[in-house]
Amino acid sequence: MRGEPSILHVDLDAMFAAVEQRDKVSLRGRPVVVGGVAGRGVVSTASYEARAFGVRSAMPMAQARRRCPPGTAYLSPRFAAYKRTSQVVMALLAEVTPLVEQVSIDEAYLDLTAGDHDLTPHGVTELGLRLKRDIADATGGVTGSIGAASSKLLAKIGSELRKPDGLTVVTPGEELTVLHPLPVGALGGVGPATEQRLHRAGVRSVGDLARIPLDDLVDWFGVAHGNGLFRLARAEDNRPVVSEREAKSVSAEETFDVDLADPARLNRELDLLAARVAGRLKAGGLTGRTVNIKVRHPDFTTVTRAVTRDQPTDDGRLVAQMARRLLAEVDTSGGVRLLGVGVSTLADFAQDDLFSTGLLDGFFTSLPEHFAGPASSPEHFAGPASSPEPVMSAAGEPDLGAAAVALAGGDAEAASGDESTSGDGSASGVTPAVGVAAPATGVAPIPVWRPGQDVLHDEHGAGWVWGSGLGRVTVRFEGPHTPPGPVRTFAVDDLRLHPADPPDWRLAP
DNA sequence: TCTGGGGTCCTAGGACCC
DNA sequence: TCTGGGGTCCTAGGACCC
Repeated sequence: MRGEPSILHVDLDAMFAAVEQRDKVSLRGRPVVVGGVAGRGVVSTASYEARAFGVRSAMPMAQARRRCPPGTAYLSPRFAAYKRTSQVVMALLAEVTPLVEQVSIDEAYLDLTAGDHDLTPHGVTELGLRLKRDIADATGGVTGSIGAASSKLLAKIGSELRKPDGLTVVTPGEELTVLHPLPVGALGGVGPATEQRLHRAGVRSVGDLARIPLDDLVDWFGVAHGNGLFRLARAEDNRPVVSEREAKSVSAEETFDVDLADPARLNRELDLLAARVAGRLKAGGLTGRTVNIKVRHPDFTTVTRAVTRDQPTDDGRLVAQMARRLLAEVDTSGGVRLLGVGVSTLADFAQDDLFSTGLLDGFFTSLPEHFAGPASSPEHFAGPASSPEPVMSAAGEPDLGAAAVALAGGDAEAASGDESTSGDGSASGVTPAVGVAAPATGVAPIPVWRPGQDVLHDEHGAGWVWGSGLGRVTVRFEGPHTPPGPVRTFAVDDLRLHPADPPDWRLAP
């Protein structure tokens, strides 16, 4: 274990709800519940005002509605907006240290030993306070809570202790004092099932857990989990902060508003799910050998089926065909509540092929971040879906243009499940989505324009970003509701932040 | 109007191989 | 006839996380 509190855990407070309250003044101070607002939806995030009424993440939305008073706002998620805010924050974190592990859209670990910092408790406290200020400034008021400690375990617990907008530095030597009074459920990896089992054994606090012999824990929970609990209860945690992780699977699933039993309809749904999965595989330059399906019955029992092929694929039709065969093995006569399709045992052959062709030489090196847009040769990129521009493709090779656009964020909305918002009639298609490459020191972040996804506004309407290069961005004035217009080029200097909405970019008049 | 969607990791049993 | 044993791959299910 480290001798300094050199691991930070940064957690944005009720992020989805906070972004909504930031973007809409009338929501501030009111209970806001973000999640699936219709049918079988659940709560993604509740604002602190809504939490006062007992609303929690993963609670059925119907239950949240029963708990909250009139005047509560129930909102579908706007993933593009959350992602923008997330990118602003992650860019800030990358300035602190190169070793950042993004855990989710609103959470990350930082290893401060990879940067040049004063690692005394005082120094880390100063850094945490500064970082909190920077986050709130850069996001237009979304706050984060920070924990600093000698391990991931304690850093995460630290960030929870004083939420929202809190900072806790656990000084080395103090770990067990902080840890042992907490309920066992506060440990990462202790969910409802583990907690129940521990309660039955009379274990309620982490301190109680620390008195249970290793053999008992292994008996109850298996080797891996038992050993894990034994160590965590003693604050023994040397998990490193890891910045890049390879994806292990890609999947898509859907819970239907009403249970489906018609086999033809189920097969069609399977095809759509397979196409979504394949699209995201292609976007990530991935292929996989195993196709999985998931079927949830009306009584919530869930079965999975899988087949593994010799050769990996990213072909949606092939995935669909395999999925249909698997579905035929499952009894669906009683109706289906949820259907899912996944691909695992991934290989990155497609990506390897792209690299080995040399076609991408110089492309990635020009990207400041893994999710940034193109920084050169905009003419090589396909524009919006309606683009007439052919994309280059070596014979028989994966489609570079498609991959490049996807890497530039073209599939970001599908990847984050944004389709769930498409039904609410909001103009999600014209929501600007700005990728952040690297923040200018101390001031507004520099946007990276993503062709086919980002939208710029001027007084006449919205236009898709067509391409971008150093110091300029081209915009085609063609939105989902407007006919194709001219492509115009603007200097980046002519773009400015719209005062009403920090991440929203406008063309200067 | 009970229970989303995208993931990760672990376990256990069977097949198969040496 | 009284049947080893380790390693790896595959499938199904479950717990957990955000």
